[in-house]
Amino acid sequence: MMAMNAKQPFGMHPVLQEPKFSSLHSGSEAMRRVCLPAPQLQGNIFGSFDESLLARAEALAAVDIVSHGKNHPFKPDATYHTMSSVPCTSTSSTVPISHPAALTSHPHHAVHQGLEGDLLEHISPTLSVSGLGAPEHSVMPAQIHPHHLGAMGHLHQAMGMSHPHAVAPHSAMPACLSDVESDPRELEAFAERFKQRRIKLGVTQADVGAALANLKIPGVGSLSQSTICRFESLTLSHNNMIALKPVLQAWLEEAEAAYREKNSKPELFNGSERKRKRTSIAAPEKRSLEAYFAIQPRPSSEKIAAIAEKLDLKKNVVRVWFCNQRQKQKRMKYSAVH
DNA sequence: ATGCATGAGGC
DNA sequence: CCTCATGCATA
Repeated sequence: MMAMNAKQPFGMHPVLQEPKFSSLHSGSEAMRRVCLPAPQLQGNIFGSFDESLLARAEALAAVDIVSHGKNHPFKPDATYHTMSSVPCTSTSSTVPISHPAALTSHPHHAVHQGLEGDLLEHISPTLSVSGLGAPEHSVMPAQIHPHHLGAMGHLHQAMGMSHPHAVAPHSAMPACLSDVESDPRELEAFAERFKQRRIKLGVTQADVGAALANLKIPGVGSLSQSTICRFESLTLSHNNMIALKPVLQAWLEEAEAAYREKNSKPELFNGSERKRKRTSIAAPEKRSLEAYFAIQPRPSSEKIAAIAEKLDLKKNVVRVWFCNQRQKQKRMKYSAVH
């Protein structure tokens, strides 16, 4: 058996053989530092944040548990769904973080004395003294908004859909190009329609993902349940949504056609093999990380190491956490825009 | 549905 | 080392 549909941890790179999308996410660095809280009121604009800031962050995070609990307006993840459900079982409610404002607007506050005992002890002298004199947290200029980047090249050409640039900014879209408008509302609408019709077909998100490979579209392989789910709930990046839409649309059409004439559907496959382990970051650590993140979303390697040591986590875990956090911050959030 | 992880591609 | 798309594992 070839197991062409068995997903293995390695050796599987669905859509990556194409010439690649070029200017898509390249010049992005500039706009990345979007939500910097600019903690410079602390007076420490020079040496990047130091122990006091870190300590404060952590203290605040800790204080959150004892005094306020969760009453901040800011939810770090699982956020933008307008109509979505997210029942808030336990995970979502256990992440009371202190947002930027809390940290930056009380320069004088002396955090609770009872806690700072252990919390305020700073990370390590090296952090503030050694070589991180980078003025990295200087206030960020305004952000540029890449609202209209080109859509994913590979998927597009694969679909035979539109042109390599296929994109319409926001408002002034004449809608005369195909149907690939990157109009947020369009996407939202499609995502919802897609979900409903998918359910009507009695197909699961996982099924859709697997079935995608059967479309035999060059450059398009299968997708996971996760991705389908994220598409439906608009929790992908704008670009990603746009790239996926044509593919899913194609599937939908085919599936409905097949449904009409008979009833043949995706095949299932068997899984086997190993299990990847997922580290679970405990709530207190997570709170600290969130507090750090509010101060500095892009900590240097050294800082990451310091944080990792303090929280007793592997450095890589911390690094990845920050990466994921940044990514989350950037997901579709049109709800707010219109 | 979502948290943590991987890997390609880019600077 | 980052971003971005994506996935496995899991709550």
